[in-house]
Amino acid sequence: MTLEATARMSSADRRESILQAATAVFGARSYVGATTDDVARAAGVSQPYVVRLFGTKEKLFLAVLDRAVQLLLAAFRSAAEGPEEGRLARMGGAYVGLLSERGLLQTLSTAFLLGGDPAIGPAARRCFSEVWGYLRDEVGVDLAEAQSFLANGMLINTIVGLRLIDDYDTDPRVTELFDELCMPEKAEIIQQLAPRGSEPW
Amino acid sequence: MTLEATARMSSADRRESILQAATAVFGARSYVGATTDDVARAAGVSQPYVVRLFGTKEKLFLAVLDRAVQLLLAAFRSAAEGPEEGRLARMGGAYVGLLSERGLLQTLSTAFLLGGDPAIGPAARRCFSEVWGYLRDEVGVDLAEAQSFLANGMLINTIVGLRLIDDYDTDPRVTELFDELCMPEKAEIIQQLAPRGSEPW
DNA sequence: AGTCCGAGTAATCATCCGATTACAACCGCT
DNA sequence: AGCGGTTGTAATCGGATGATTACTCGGACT
Repeated sequence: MTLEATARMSSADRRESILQAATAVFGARSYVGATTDDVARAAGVSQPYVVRLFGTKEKLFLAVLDRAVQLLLAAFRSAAEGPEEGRLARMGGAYVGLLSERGLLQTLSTAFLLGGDPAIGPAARRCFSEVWGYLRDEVGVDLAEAQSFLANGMLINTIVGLRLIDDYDTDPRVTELFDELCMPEKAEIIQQLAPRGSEPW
Repeated sequence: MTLEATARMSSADRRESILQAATAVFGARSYVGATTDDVARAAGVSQPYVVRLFGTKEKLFLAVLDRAVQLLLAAFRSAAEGPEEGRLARMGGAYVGLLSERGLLQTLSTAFLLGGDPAIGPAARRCFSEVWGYLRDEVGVDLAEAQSFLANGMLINTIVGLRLIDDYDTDPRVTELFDELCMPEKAEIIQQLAPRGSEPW
């Protein structure tokens, strides 16, 4: 359910509403590029309120990052249920399905570039390690499969972050990349869900 | 050769010197996070001079991006020479070797997240398409191989951007990821060349 | 009815940053 | 020596941005 942005709201609901908006904004503008005012307007509240609810922009980003990984792992866990047959493929589909949560994958990508940041770097490494550990220990994927799975995820992040679909009609190489991609069902979801055009998200 | 930063210099040499410094800074702090003053101090010149030589910060970044792709393609071309046997593996090694050019891979990753930017987005897509076209048309790699090659490149970018080596000794999952990685020779180069610790680069 | 507490904002501040301007130092040339 | 073009800087400006302060509004409960 999408939370209403206009009416008065409990503090907890407002937090979640702002986290959603912030995910979209951080995903579209990266960490430093996104302003707390962007987030506030996207969430339909005033800028000081965003700061007061989360303390600092940095803490807001850490909260967004944590929520993103929880959503990612939840999607993986749900897709991993059932027969072992085609489990990794279902998980891959679930990953691409996260595109419906605007900015989530791009926010993760953004965090993965901030390894040098004293506060965000360690948190981002923890997130990555948690996903890797989930694949290896909980699902039991072997090394080569886990690497290939993650690598393809990073490629998808790149395709989405680049907004490569914008060139789908004009660049034959991009058309090829999408049409004959080894994961055609994913390509279709990307086409439906990925952000495109000049709007920020 | 590394260019001297103190003495008076021809405009062309100074440009190259600043491009090198800017690559490191953009790679460490991302596009919005890096300031023209950071670049200037890294290059040993004053901030206004950086702006004057390149016009705007945006144009500077576009120049850095262009240089990065040229260096990348040059490394690929050089590695692709010789026997077809193990060509992709040599190119993968050349990719990781680019870590010696501080910030280059991270700058590419940064650009790949800026698809929504009206000026940088199209340029970044052009870069990606150029590399894809090189692999497919010039080298003649088939679709599945090209996808897997790029995907692993993006995974390497993530590992580097995260500074995952910082956790090599403390996180057994990270140790595993590096030690038993399917590309052990690359892992070794990463260990030698990747930025680590709390210093910006 | 009145009061109290949590939700929410308007106004403002200090800082940072990209850009501009005006000026200085150096070198090649006649 | 003196002139001119090129390299380079100090000083500064204006806008943006994260954060703080002081305030208002609305409803729940006596």
